[in-house]
Amino acid sequence: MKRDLFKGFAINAVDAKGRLSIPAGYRSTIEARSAVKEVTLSLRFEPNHIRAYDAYYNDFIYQQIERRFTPEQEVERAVALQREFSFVEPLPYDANGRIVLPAATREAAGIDRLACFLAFADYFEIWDPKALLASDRADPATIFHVRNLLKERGETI
Amino acid sequence: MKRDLFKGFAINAVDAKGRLSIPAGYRSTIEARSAVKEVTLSLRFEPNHIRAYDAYYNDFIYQQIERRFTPEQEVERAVALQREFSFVEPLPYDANGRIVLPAATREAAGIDRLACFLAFADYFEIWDPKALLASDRADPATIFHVRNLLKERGETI
DNA sequence: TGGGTTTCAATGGGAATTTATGGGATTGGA
DNA sequence: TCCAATCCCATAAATTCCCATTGAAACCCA
Repeated sequence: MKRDLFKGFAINAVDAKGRLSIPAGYRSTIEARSAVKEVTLSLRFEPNHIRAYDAYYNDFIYQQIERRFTPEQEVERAVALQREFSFVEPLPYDANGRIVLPAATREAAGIDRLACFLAFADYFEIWDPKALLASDRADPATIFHVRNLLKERGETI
Repeated sequence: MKRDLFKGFAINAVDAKGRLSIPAGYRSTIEARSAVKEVTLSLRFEPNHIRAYDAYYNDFIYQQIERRFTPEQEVERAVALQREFSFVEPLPYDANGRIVLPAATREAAGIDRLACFLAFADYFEIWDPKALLASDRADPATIFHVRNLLKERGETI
């Protein structure tokens, strides 16, 4: 199992059926780390966005929880497991590298016709571009690159 | 994994397709350190230029972040990861040692038809030659060597 | 040491492939 | 039987691959 990391950013379109292409670079990371062509979505709040990762990282999360809590900390352990394993959505992507965004998750994240991908080495995030620009995540580099991607697509900011 | 370092300087041309040869000496450093024929670009501001490195240094950055933050410092860790992994561009180079400079990054760095490479042991930088000469980086040695490279190419400074 | 030869790096152009995306057909479950 | 989800195919643009050329540097051997 290779130690490849998620890198880079992109904006892709969400079509009428709710389909969204996972950037090719992310896909090759996913497929280098495990044979499973699938991403797992986990909705995060304030500011709302989607965290996403592959089978490799999912396994890593489990092992981390196992190590972090002692047998006495059963409640804390259960809370962590519930967050990381209950309210997540495993989505296989098709031959073209697309997933179908679940409507509720998509809506909660404020994603309309465009989705912005950000890499975080172990995992990546999916944002509504405007929500990202309006959030406290918007440092100068973020603003520069996201505005640029929107401009390249002919979107008026 | 050998402990080779980036050394030296060069000016290469950017062609009509935005392609740019990585200097052969840098390439052999990259390939001695990691087997991955790829450079990662990271746009830096004020003065605008490109920082570039290989998989080896990228991994080093990741390990440094891992060591610096505890599991409780998830937010701080995410900020660091976003800076180092989101707004970067991993670019494999072809059999001739060329990458394709992304238009937005190239433009922001002010790079037109020529790109100047400077080595910094662990990583290297890519500048527009004129922007470099005009910057606070322009010490006597820089001015001497960059002017020389431009003269050898028949460029009027 | 010097002249010829070979190798390699940098660059240009065109062909082939991949990516992102749209639309229709098919399946299967309620 | 109808709706929704999935699969399959089409396409245009962008990207990557491949081959050719040039000029410079390294090599070699008398």
